[in-house]
Amino acid sequence: MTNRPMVALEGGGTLVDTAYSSLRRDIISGERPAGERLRIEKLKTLYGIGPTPLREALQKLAQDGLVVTEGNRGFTVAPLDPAEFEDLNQARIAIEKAALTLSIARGGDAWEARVVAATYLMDKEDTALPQATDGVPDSWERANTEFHTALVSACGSAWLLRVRIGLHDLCERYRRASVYQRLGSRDLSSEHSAIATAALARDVDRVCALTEAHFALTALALRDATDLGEERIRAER
Amino acid sequence: MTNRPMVALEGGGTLVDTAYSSLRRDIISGERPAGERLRIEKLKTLYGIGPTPLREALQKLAQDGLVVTEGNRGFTVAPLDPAEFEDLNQARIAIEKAALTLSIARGGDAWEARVVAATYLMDKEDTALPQATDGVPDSWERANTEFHTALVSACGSAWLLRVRIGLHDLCERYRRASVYQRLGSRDLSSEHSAIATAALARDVDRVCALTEAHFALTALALRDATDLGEERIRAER
DNA sequence: AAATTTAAAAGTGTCGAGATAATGAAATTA
DNA sequence: TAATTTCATTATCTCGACACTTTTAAATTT
Repeated sequence: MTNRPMVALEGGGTLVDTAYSSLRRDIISGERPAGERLRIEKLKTLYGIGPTPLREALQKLAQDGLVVTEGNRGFTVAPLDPAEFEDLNQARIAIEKAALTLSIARGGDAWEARVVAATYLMDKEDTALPQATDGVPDSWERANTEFHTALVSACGSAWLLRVRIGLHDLCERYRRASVYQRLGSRDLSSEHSAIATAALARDVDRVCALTEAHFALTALALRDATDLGEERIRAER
Repeated sequence: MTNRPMVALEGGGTLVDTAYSSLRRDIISGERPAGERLRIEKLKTLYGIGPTPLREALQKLAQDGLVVTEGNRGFTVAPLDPAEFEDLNQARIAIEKAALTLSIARGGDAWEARVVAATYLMDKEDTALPQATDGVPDSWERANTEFHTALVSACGSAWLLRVRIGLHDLCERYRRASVYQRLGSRDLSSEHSAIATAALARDVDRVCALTEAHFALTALALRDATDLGEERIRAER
């Protein structure tokens, strides 16, 4: 009845949180390209946030691996290194398989239902994808995220899922940076439904194998697109 | 030949780094117990570091999961929740198994040699452990860390190893908080050598099973020690 | 005793100044 | 001329003080 905090309309609670999520979003999306120097003064005007919350947010991002901070040379957006992407992708696949294994072993009716629902929506987006004019639509991205999230949702470990998200976002930046995303040449609908079918059949090995191939294909396509933003940002003054 | 940066002798580079590692060490060791309020003013005098680097370090630790920061209520050491430990342990075991699988598949002569060396030292410590008077000696801890690290060292993904370390440190805090560590009642020497033998024989399934049991036993012992520092720190003024 | 109001405490964010380190340019030396 | 050293500029880092907000505790009222 009294004056409540009015709810955070947008940006959550503290300025550190808003700075963190804004920067995170912009770095992953590529709006803040790899190698860019993140000078506090510039960010201050860009995001309308003071230096203290900005520094704290940058330190958090450094912990995530999205920002690097070397000695007394300020902050920069983490570089995009093909070798690191291989590394990252291996870790991601390993964790995805572990989560899938646990989830399939433990998932109950609710899990099955969620998987079925996600697969249904995914299939709709997959079949509509070839008609898409400009790039991959946002709705497809959301369906894809939910599809894979649903599969691992019953793994039973919030920490495993948290780690999974972290690596996913790191990979996401690489994916976004890749100019040539020829998803069109793949039969995503088949790939996804095969995974879902195997999951509901509790065929762990098959799900893992299919998922690994699924991820590896994306990685391969990205690898072939030789440069992923080789426009090194050097002069910045 | 010219004047190199002289190397960071101790304390690393910035004060943020020293604050981060100091706090991290103290939180994991239990010197800063779970639930303790981390007031900047107090930490300032404790560590002799100003408020700015302290806040940044605390934000990094919050990202690690060792510190929680809720709304505008400052920082506190993350609570020790038995349920979270289960969760954490599951994630840790899953990642350890994934890393082991990759490492065993890829390890070469150098890896085998490292495993053999680590096993040799581990065995020495394991047999000497029962004679230890006060708790687990530091040398045993080091040998144990190197033993398990050696096994996964050839997994090929620095990120997987990084994640592994993070979860390990989180679990470490739970382990340290447990009063009753009855390692004495276990035949660690046998457990370790069995793992090493299976690893060198490239028997992935066996290594994973043994390692899982190995970890699960520690978790079980910790779980039985009902309270892991239930002395809730409440009044703090 | 319960609830509201009031006051104190703690946390967050801004600003500006000073210390330290890194970068780049000029000057010296080989 | 090339390489090294010296110097000046710049930027980052750190501190402390102050304003503002939220939380927490106490006091008052009902």
